[in-house]
Amino acid sequence: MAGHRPSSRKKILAAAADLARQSGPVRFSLDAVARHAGVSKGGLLYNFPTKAKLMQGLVEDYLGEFEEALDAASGPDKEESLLAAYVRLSAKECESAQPAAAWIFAAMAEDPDFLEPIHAFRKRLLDRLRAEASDPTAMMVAFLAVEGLRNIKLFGSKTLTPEEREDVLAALLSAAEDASRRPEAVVAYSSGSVVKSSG
Amino acid sequence: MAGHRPSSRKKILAAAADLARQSGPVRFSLDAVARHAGVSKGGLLYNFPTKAKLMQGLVEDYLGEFEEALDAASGPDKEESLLAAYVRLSAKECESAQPAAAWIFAAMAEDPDFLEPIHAFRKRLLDRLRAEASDPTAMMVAFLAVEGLRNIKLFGSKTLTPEEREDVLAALLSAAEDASRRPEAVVAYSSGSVVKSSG
DNA sequence: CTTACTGTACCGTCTGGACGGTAATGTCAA
DNA sequence: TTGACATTACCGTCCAGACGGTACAGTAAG
Repeated sequence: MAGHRPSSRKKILAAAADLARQSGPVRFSLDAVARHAGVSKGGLLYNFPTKAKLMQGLVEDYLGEFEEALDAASGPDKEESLLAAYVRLSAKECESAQPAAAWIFAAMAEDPDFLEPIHAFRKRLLDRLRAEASDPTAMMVAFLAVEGLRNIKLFGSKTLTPEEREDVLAALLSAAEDASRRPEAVVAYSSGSVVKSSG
Repeated sequence: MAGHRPSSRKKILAAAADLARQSGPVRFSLDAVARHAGVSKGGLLYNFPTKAKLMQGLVEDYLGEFEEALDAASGPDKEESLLAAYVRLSAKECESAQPAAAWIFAAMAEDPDFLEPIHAFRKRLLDRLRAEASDPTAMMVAFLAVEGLRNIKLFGSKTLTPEEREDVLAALLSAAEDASRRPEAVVAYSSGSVVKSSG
């Protein structure tokens, strides 16, 4: 009755994320994760020798996938601007019924330092966004709005209606193209710019 | 319910918020809060019979103060739009060295339901914002951007430079005025009493 | 013989909170 | 005025249980 391939790692990570989503961070114990993953506690600790390593795994897994998707969407030979790709990808993440990264709170609860890779990623991303921005302020507003949307979802608040979310996302997407200097991008019309820099 | 000598209660609440800010949510135990507040554990438990009540107290205290400040800034006879007031107040909160509501993570860790009053408040606020918005999409973007800014601060990320934050806040503030329909705000119609239109 | 686990037993620490005290401050009848 | 009792606002201790982590014997597959 033993699985013998290292697929347990992924299974555990998925289960851990799922558990964090369903229960709160308090119930995020090693025993609970093991139970939820259908793995013995020994097996869990075999794959992740400490709880800290589990958290790290969660963060790195999530960040790796997101970065990969981002690079795939907006490479040097792609038409989409990085900002637009970021908005679109974040939108997709927000559209799913459950937030993808609810484990963030468990990680935060354990030790805020676990989020360091996320901060670093965001910093790197923002540097690239600054570099491509024709209108830095508009870019920043769009970036922050996406961040706000993501966090509202993360905190489990249902403040916006789906239509509003769609509406705002569309506006953000079009603003993203406006705010990015991408020579080949054909965005000529500026209808009622929602996000405009002033000052 | 009011008028006692709540010297301990307020002291405990302040200490709890401070502790959550300094240490992470893990170290947010009743003993730690009591120690930090200079109160015995029994005394703490006297003021807040359970940890849940403490959390509730934290949430209600914070929300009460914010709502009060918001109502003071943007009443029916005030010049500032609600959105602008919200942006400005949130900005002030973000400018302090430490996030005011770091305890949110402790509350979230304990039980996500503790944030329910916050969700409700946001919902109510957004309803009022929708009512006064001349450009709902722009309003929403500004609202979300503020939310994003607050959360970045909350998570302890130092992604933006102070100048960027100032810049973006200024843009949001001006966008807030543009997106709000406030009939007699700036226009030369200087008769004193005007019927307030909200709804 | 190694890898990748399972399962059980255990340990030291920490936690929320119950509980029994107690000093100070009313309240009130005689 | 006094003594008896009640309430308030706290203190300090104790405890059952949960936690992360260790240790180790066993096992099925390659």
